[in-house]
Amino acid sequence: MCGRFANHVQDMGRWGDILGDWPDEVAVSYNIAPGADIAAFTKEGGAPMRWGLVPAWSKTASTRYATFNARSESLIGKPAFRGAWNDGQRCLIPLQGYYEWQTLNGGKQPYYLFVASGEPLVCAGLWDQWGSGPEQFQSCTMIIRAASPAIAFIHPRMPLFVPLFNAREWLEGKPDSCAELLGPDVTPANELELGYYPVSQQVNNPRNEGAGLCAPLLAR
DNA sequence: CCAGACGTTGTT
DNA sequence: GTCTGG
DNA sequence: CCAGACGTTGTT
DNA sequence: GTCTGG
Repeated sequence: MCGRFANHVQDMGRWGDILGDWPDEVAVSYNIAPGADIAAFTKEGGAPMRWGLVPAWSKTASTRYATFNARSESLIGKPAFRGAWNDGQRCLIPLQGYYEWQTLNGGKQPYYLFVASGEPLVCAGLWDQWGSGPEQFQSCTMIIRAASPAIAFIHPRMPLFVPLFNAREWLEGKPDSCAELLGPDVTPANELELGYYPVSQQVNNPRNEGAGLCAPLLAR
């Protein structure tokens, strides 16, 4: 799964041409938790969205159940995600790296996962709109899948990453396009060799936004 | 039919 | 234990 | 995801 | 809004 990620991306490299401009409203952070406003990119371009999809039909502006991730295997049948899926409300969420907690006897050890190339990882997502007038906002979810074997020892789930060549189709295609990305097979997007290392428990507190959390990465 | 949930993990 | 807030 | 709260009245 | 459970 992905319940925390690091560093809104400033330099998107080749992804800049695909996704468009970074939305000014979204700040950089090394410790982004559900509920935050993150940069999501639709076919219209970049927009700030709350992380945690609030369905358009929701009576309140927040859900009491977890919608910051959507399982690729089952999202099509879920009331919370089905509307977004059927309406082609797809987005892409770039990130510099993400955190995963390894469950151990007697505790949890957080890891940071990333790609050494320095280009962003780009996760497939869905978005929805809630409310009207000044109350209105957009929100999104990150699609997750089974972890690739190399990192499964940390956690059995991982974000569904989209390769550059599938990006426009993901954003613009009909609901049944790119369906293979949701399947159980390992796709090119998930063959990416992720680097990883254990990090300090300081990352557990979502209020810690210090760049020191990513020091080993920045030192490369 | 209506009422109530609508989600993910991990643990039992 | 479970919910809300970040 | 984890951390932190978890309640009410009445007074400032 | 739409699905599941009763």
